[in-house]
Amino acid sequence: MTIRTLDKVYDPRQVEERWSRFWIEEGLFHASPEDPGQPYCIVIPPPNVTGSLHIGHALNNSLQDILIRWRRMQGRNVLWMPGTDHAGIATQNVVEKQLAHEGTSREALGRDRFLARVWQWKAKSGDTIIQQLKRLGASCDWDRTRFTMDEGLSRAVREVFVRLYEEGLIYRGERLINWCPRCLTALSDIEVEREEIKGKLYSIEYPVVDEPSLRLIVATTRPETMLGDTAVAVHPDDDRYRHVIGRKVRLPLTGRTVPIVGDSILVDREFGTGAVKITPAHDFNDFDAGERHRLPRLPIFDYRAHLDRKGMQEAEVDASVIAALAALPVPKARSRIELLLRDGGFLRKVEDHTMAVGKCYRCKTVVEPYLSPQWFVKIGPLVEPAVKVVEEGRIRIIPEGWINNYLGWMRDIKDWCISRQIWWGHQIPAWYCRSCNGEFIKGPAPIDSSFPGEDRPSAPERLTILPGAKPIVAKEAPVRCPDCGAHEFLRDPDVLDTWFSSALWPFSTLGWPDQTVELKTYYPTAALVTGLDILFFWVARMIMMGLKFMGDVPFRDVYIHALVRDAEGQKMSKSKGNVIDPLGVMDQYGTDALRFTLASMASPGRDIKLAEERIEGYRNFANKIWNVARFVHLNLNGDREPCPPESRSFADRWILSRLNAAIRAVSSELEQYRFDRAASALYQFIWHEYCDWYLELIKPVLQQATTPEALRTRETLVESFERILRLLHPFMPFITEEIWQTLPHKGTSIVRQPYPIPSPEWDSKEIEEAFTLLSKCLSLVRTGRALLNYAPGATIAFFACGTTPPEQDVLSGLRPQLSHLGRGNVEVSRHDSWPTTDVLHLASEGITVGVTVEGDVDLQKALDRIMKQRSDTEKEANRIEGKLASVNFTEKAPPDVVAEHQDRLKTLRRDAAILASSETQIRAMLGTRGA
RNA sequence: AGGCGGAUAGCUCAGCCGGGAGAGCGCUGCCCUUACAAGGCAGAGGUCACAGGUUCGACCCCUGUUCCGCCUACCA
Repeated sequence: MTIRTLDKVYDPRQVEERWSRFWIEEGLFHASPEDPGQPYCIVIPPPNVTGSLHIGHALNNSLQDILIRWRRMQGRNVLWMPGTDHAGIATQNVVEKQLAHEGTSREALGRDRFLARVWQWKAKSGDTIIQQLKRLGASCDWDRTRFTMDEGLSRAVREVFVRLYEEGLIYRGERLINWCPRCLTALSDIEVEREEIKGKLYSIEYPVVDEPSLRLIVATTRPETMLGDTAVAVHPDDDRYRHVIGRKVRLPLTGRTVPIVGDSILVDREFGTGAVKITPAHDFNDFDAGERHRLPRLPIFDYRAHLDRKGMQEAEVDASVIAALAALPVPKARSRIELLLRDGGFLRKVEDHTMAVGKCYRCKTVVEPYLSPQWFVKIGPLVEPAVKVVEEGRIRIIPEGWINNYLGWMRDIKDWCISRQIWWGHQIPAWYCRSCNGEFIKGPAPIDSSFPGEDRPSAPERLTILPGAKPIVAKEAPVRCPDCGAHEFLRDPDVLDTWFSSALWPFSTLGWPDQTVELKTYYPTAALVTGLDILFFWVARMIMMGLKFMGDVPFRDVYIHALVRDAEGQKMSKSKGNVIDPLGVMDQYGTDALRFTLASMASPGRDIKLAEERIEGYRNFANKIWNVARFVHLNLNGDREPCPPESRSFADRWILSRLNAAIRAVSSELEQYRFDRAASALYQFIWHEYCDWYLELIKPVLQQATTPEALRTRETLVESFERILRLLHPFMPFITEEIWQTLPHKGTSIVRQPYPIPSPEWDSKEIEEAFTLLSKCLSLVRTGRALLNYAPGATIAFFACGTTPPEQDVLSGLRPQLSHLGRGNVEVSRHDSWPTTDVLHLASEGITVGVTVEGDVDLQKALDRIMKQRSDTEKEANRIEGKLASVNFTEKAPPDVVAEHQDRLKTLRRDAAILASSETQIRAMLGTRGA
């Protein structure tokens, strides 16, 4: 295959799939513990099986793949462990939607058939995202792909659960938890999203018993909960209320009276009226207050967050009120109860009020605090070590700014509610002996008919294990009850929070609880790459579990990258229609372009606003490289010969020195996870140094097919380009492989080639300085050319003058390059003064160039330009002169800084003088021409 | 309410240890020069959010203010 015959335009579509397949077929991503090299392992943040590759995945996995390919090329024993997450609630929702579409439901199917259905769905479409990751070029060891509900990982889950339970770190209890009335399951604290909404603040009057003229006014945003109030709290030091503490109030709309208690924690004297109603069954703070004052809990909502007839009866709500409210969902109940209170004369006032409500992170339904028996992880003992490893730097968090976020969150952490009332997931390994626990087991309940107005075909089958039941927690189902010898058991119907199994991911994927050689080799993993959104969901818990069960950190570095937003900075969401589909981008611009874009925008501490123009720019970059390859191919056939650095040409030595610099920059930026700066270094070097300068400089040389210089330059060209491909490969794997394969090479793939390291013998400060001089001169030449706008075919002569002798020597040596790139007959003079034939002199940075032209030139244009340039130069010179004149500056600034300013002033003054002389000459010529 | 981050060219963003304001895109002009017009060259464009302070010197360090974003939170 040769590139020469191919099109001028790089077509990623003809390239990517081929190499993707090749890499996998050749086993190039496969890792083995026996392989040489220091282990380097990253575990992938497992995408949901329901998922399809979105732009966030694309970013996350592009960055990981850059690290992985880079380290692999460095010769490390690299394992990128892939897999997917069963994503309990999300996946169950997907399949439930399908069922609803078919006119059935999970309840109708029953648990076993429903689960079979989910597995079936997973088998069919569960590897969609894996295929998409492969398309992205992700160089995971795909043979090792894991799933959080694999047998092995499930074993790890049971092992961890049982051990934590036996240590008393997992317990079951009836607590107030966040409950999603749509998903009908508990949620952990962090699965609840807060949202500010405009609500109302209702002030309600509670008459004091035996003194009806005295009424306590309580303020609430949720009047419907007042039916479940079991106390009213005031601040114990509040003079307004001190005397009523210990008395009672009559609860409106009910037959109950409730005590007035003093509570300094709950009550803020400044807020509202200073009196607070307490509803322990429906509010987290009130729950705690209820504990403090030993108040009863009266739930008045059912699990659908509808007003519950039975609950209200137990709360002694007036029969007429029950009739009016039963089975109403919360918002309706709220407006209804407002009317009832108003009719009863209890409603003092209603004000606007903004408040925060919690919403289910999966379905955005408003969550309710709900009293129910759940499983919890006692998090306190696990937190301590997880805080310590970050504080001590055994785990680095990058960027460091997030460390405080992490530590702050860990300090406030509450026990983790791990049970979910869904079916898809790891069922909790707890069983209950039927005969011992008969009275504590309710259900499976018949379909509950007490909810008129149901919008679902049937209420779910619910097996309820009451808090008093005694579980048998074991890795396998028990056969005989240790207490009574009975053989009949009911398994706890709940499943574990998805994040429970994710927390074990760094070691469960490596084979734990078995002590595998993989585990020994690759744990602790090197780095974790993730977005901020799952720092707490996932990262913190992996650290806790890793320390607990492996006795070591799960990873050494945590790199937290930004969120991808659209060009307007909006969060991408399907509902807003502003989603950039990475697959579409890959189709249109190529995977390499997408990857490079994402890498180049991954600056720390700033969200990524992805604009399509940027991707287009990097698509062009890929094309640029493609065309370099075509150029290199033109020079592949000639003889080439190896040669030491000092025998190479100026351009060759310069580019090799610059290549060293680029290699150093890319490597050091990658060490620091500065993907953006690494990408920028590559772009800058390849496009603006290698292409714009080096390739242009060597063209005249290469035209002489057989000279020794041409042979050596050819050698340098091919050699340097091959190195560039390797340098770029982690960022743009496809195009680099495609081209690399067409160059002379050893080995099957660039994937396993060594990553370039700098060769100190190429470093040359002198050459780089000479190049700087050349580029300054050329820049002046080109500027002059552009502003003179001389006729095509006109000859033009350049004289360099006023530079120091060594610089003149350098310039004389570079005369061929100056002529070629300046597109004119360049002569470098050693004159100390300007030939009178000069049309104009240009000056910049102490370099001066005189230009003589033949043919028509736009003198007026040249004059305007030079006038402006002189004015700018003088302005700058005056500024520096003023600074130098300042006594403070010359006395207090470091001497080298002062000297630098003095040099600069001298240079500027000379530049200004030269420009002034040009100006005079042009004026004279204009005068002649005009006359 | 607290914490964190941001504010630099028309747009998106770099800017390291305080010392001459940068890139990409867009815009203007010239050029299809034998790798690339998805290209080359040359330009225009900036009160570095605002106000103080430290310093010989501030985009950079300190204080305060405004606006934007995010995270956390029990103010009913």
